[in-house]
Amino acid sequence: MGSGHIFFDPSSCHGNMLFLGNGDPVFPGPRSTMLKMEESSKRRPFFSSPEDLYDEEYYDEQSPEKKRRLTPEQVHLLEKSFETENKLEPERKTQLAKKLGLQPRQVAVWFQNRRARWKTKQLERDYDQLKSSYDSLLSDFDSIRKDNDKLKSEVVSLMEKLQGKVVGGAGVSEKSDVLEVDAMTTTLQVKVKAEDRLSSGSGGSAVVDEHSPQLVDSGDSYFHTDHEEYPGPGGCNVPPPMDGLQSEEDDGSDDGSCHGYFSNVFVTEEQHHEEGEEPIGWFWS
DNA sequence: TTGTGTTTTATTGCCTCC
DNA sequence: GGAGGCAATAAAACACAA
Repeated sequence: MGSGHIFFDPSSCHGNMLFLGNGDPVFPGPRSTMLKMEESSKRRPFFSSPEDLYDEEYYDEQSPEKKRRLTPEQVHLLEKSFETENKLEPERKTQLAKKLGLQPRQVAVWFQNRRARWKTKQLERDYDQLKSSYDSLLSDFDSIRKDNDKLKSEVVSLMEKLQGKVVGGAGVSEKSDVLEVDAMTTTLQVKVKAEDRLSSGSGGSAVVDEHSPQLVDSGDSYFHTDHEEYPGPGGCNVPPPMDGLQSEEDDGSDDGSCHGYFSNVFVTEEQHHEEGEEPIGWFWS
């Protein structure tokens, strides 16, 4: 056997088929199978000739079948390339592989794993963002609810006063009493609505209404708009070209997330209903 | 030193696109 | 049908506390 290097056969399905230096096939299957094929000698199966890129001693010390980490230089270059664009056209893959002294397959695998890592990170960021928005919404909701309760009791006491006035009053027709009560009620409702608008519009919350979805996302979202230094074509930072990835969860409807938010809150409200609590919102509508 | 958790490299199987 | 992408997973390499 010659060098003892293992070569990838680019014509095989995933490029996974390996060949020893003498052309003997090495089937990638179970690791144990592969490991037994070259036990004795110290070789460097996955690196062809990048003398300038990795530490000879380090790699020579390792048995051939073990996984080996890429050198910092290799990783640096791969990272830079990934920043430029996260997908790998065949030509770029070949160039990179040549430059790094790696097999094209290794470069492809590295990009694949890197994309997976990016996606995971992005999902974490998205989760954090959604959670803080939700928490903020919830606290707004609670304060509005308290205001509402307060106003409600105010209205009740005013109503009681009014009733007393109507019952005790003299020479007033029943119909006009009703009209007067209605008028006062309307006034109170207007007052309550105005206050409600004020409190919901108060800053602090990242909340937004359906028609102005500036909320939720301050930029880096795996789901939609996002500039998290996601490498776009040509080196510019663009919304992540995650192809299938983005549409998977998003389904192309940006407002979905906002609806999700509000539905969360409304669920909370409904739960209050179910829990036998006083309905909130407009008590006379 | 060793046990354990995390990260990185690689494989497998399935899916989609051309 | 082949190429390439992704999710899930294995396993080596590494980090680190006890």
